[in-house]
Amino acid sequence: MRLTLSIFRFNLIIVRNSVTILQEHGIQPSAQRVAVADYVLQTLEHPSADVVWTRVKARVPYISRATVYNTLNLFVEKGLLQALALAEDSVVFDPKMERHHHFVDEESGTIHDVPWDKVQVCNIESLKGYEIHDYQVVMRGIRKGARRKA
Amino acid sequence: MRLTLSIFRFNLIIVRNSVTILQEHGIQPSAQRVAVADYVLQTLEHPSADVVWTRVKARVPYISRATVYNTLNLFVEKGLLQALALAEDSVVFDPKMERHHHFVDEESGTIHDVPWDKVQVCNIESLKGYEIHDYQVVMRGIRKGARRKA
DNA sequence: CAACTCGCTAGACGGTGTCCAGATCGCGAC
DNA sequence: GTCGCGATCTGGACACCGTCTAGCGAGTTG
Repeated sequence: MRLTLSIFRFNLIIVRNSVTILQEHGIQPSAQRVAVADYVLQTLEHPSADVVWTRVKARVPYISRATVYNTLNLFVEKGLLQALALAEDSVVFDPKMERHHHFVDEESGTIHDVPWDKVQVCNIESLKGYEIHDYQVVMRGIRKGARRKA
Repeated sequence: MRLTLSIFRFNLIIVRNSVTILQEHGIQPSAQRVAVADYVLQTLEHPSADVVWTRVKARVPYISRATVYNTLNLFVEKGLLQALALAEDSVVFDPKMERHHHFVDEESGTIHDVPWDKVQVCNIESLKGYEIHDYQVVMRGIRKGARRKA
């Protein structure tokens, strides 16, 4: 009973946060958009659009694929997500909006965030002929050790 | 006459170079592979596979799409090309095999090579938990000035 | 010549992402 | 309540990218 109540309140809090975030970014918080936001704004797994669809459908079975794609594009446009084209097969989404770098595990294809201050890029401002809006270091290799980040 | 001869010899030289390069990398220099190599090993435009197909077809109309895809993958496997997944829409190929960085023009989508020593990445060797095989800086922005590189 | 290998071709196929017409929802006006 | 309207959602069609496969032909070996 208490557990149920606790879970119920937990869910409520999550929903309220997503609704608030959407509203703060000028997005109408429809049920489908909130469901997508609940998952994609919390995740660390750098999902592709179809993975998002699968995950969200598990909780809201009646959501359509086109809605998920539209919603993700809307979130990117409104600054809630980054779209990353790092792997060869598809675009993935990352809710971490602070500047950071990426490490691609060549064995599993998984992507890991690398904090901005762990690696420095020097002399980039001295490049002539380019107006650089954004940059990051993309690393490829294999992850050592068995510890999982999330 | 002399011009024709000159052009003819120029073509001969190109062909011989591609043939030699293929052989040096253990690739049978078939007519189709040489045609692909003639274009893709010289270009600076970072073409997608279908662009390669279009370009090569202009000179060798009977080449098939599957052959171009197979040939490009073979070249990547044999170390003649890099495959880059930078843009959102498709993989592009780069014959420049030395380490270098990339700049993506957000207006045109074109990709420019940035020499390795123009930008330095520091502290990357101190990253724990990763065995890094390769890395590069990916920059996005717009190209200033009207001068074209190629 | 037969058997084999290799490369090429054309088309089929599966996955990704977009587009569209119609249905549905939310909400204010009456 | 209900009418109307704009925003949103839906399911399917569509286009594109990359891979796969069956069959063909050329060259090679026995």
